[in-house]
Amino acid sequence: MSLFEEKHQFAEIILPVPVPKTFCYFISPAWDLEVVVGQRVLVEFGNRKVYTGIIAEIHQKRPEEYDPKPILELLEDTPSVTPDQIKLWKWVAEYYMCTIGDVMNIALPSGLKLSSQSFIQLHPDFSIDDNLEMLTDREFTFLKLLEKEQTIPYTNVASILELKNPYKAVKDLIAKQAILLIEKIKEKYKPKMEKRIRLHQSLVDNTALLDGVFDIIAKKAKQEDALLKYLSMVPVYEDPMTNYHGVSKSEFIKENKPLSASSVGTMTKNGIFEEFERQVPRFELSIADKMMPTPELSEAQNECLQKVVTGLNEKGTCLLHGVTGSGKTEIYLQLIQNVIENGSQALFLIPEIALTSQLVRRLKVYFGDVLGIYHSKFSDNERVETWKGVQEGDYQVIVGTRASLFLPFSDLELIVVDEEHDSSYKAQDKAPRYQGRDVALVLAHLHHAKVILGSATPSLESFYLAVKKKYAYAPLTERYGGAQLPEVKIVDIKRMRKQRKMKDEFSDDLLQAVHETTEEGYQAILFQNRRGYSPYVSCETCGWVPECPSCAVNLTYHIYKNELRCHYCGYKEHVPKTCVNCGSTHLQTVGVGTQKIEESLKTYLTDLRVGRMDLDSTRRKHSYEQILTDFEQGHLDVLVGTQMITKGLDFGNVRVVGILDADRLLHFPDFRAHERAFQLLTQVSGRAGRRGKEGTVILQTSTPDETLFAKVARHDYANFYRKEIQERQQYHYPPFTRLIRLTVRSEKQDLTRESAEWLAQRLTHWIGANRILGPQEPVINKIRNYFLSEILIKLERENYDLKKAKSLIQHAVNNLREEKPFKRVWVSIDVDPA
DNA sequence: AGCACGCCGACT
DNA sequence: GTCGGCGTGCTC
Repeated sequence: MSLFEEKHQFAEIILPVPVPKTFCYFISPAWDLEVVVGQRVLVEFGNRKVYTGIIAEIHQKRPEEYDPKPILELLEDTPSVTPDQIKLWKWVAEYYMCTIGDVMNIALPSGLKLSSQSFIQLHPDFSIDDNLEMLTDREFTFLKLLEKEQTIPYTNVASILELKNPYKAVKDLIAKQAILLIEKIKEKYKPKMEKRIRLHQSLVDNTALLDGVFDIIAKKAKQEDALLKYLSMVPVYEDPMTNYHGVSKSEFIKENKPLSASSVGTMTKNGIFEEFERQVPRFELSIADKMMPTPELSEAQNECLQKVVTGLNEKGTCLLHGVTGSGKTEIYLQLIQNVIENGSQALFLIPEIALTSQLVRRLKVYFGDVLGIYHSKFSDNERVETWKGVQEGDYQVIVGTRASLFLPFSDLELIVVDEEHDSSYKAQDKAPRYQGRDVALVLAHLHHAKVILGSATPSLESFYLAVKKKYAYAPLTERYGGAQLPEVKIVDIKRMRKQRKMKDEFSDDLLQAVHETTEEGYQAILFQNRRGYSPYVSCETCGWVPECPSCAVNLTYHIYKNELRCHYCGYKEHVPKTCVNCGSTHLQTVGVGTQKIEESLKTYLTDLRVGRMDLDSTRRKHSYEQILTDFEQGHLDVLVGTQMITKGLDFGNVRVVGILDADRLLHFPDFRAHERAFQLLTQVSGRAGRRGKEGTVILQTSTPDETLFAKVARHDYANFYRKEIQERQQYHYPPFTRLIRLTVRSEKQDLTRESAEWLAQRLTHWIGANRILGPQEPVINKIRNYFLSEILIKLERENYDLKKAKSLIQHAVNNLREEKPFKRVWVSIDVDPA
């Protein structure tokens, strides 16, 4: 090798595809000095598709078995993704058993992921009419259409030709040299631009010319007016530099009402004004003087804050266990404020649904423009903007859902995980199925940052680690402003029914409490964890119940469109007039959902203004906010809702909370059912009696002796924990073990069962029978026409090689799919299932 | 994932 | 025979 011979460079590239590896590409020597890890690049992958990839590694090892393709383009000078982020991606992919491409897909906003789309174009040298003899009728029609349309997306070809698979037809036309296949790359992120106007530069350089302009337009009142208005807004004579930024065109026209857009247009055409564009942020900037210092802490809060600070220094992670309404947020604010003053970054994580404008507005007041927001409801463009804001250091504080863990932080000092017990921190439906709270700990570790886990009802996992002294623990036992915890009354609905003290679903106690408190001008919340009008309908004569054609569930009755709906796949149908089974016309609704509660409450307390908050009433983008605002401002007396109403809402005027059917929460076939019930009941109770006034909770149940309810009533987390943790230990459940759940699905029930059994058997061999549970069909064993079966793997937390177990599980799953009969079976893997 | 190739049944 | 459906395997 000669002294001057350079070694070629290659890059390992992460691509947004579910293939469990990175791909090696060749780096053109011209870019040797420019390529950096984390950079976005454009590469061809497969036969023609072009993707955005992320450079994960740069090396000089030329692959032996294949010739790498070149990187087509570097998309930026400074990398979008930091080395720490790549480490985090790799950790998530490995721990949650998915591909790094899956992680990239959710981590990188799609505005930063360009990909190509294939288009069909008429070949420039091809004449349709000269080649009629070689074309079929269908080809002729298609080409004529193509001639008119110029280009047609490849994906539309199938429907145009009415073919399921357009490949062959397209290939034939290419062979006849009639068409070309081209790739277009669509840039997804578009900065928001604003049209502005300013005086033409020549008039500013030479004010004599400007004086002249007045003479020219002297008789044109509108134009003269416009020029004067402009000069009153921008003092060009006094300070020529001010002209540079000009004014927003639309505002200029809007604020000067008699002014028409056309006179401005004319003046632009005549070279008096000039138009230009400027990039503007999508997020409204807050006004600096509205900013407030973070609130004063009460004595209890201060004491707790000190414990948190000491705890964070000692252990790095602190569990902040504060009863509902104790004012945990103020403590977070204080700590975040310190981070800002240190010039570092803080991340404030909240559960999916809790990101209300209520919270955001509150935070904006304290943090102003250094606060960025990140949320799954954001548009692509908004996400890119927040991403860039973090990257460029504009935002020191991010408030967002679990997805914001993947933002390009450079100097993270603190992560707050608010409502850490909330199950929406766990990603469920698609890979990576990550637990946001746990990823927060890993992210913090990468940055040597601290983590606060906050909750009134900590998850067993977190509390256990606090007990084990792995986390520091800071309790906050009193409510802010001296309010008492609500009094919880347990009402036995069976007995009430016997004594005729029930009106439909409401006990007299509950109706009376709601009536009294609303009379006094306070508000009430009713909690029924079931949406729709009634969970099913049934034929009075023969007992027939309508079911979903694609899922193993009954259809829920929704009163507004008189529809039956499946809550699993979204299927809808009109309520049949007669029973499909026996023809009877007597169909009755059975069971109670939020809609029925809403309706029936109005019949007993006729004057009340009742609102409802559930998935159905909040589907539209701003309806969620609307309902909350209405309630907050007192336009509603009662809010009926599902568990949605438990999340992070703070209403000062609520005195009564009614829990209509507490039993249902306990009857889930899941080892976490009690934990979830305790959390939900405590959280919903906690909405009552904030800010000074004591509240009342009416908990209706048919099993009033259930000890869990007594613990909720006494606000007794400690005893709840003691009993629950003991059961977890006895039955080997988390936090004493680690669970991995495999879900097998296929279109045939037998196939699902057989493949699940095959898999379970192999796992039993490899991992040990005592660690494998199932296969078992879940209660809902068919969703969207796929039959399901589950295998649960329980692994010891200590003295056990987790990595090895995961690799065996992955192998077993791969092996299953290699078996002929099981080719059409899908297995999804969920590590630490919720 | 997205795409090409190849096998196989149902039509001219 | 050929067309179009669908299963299978690969992508640097």
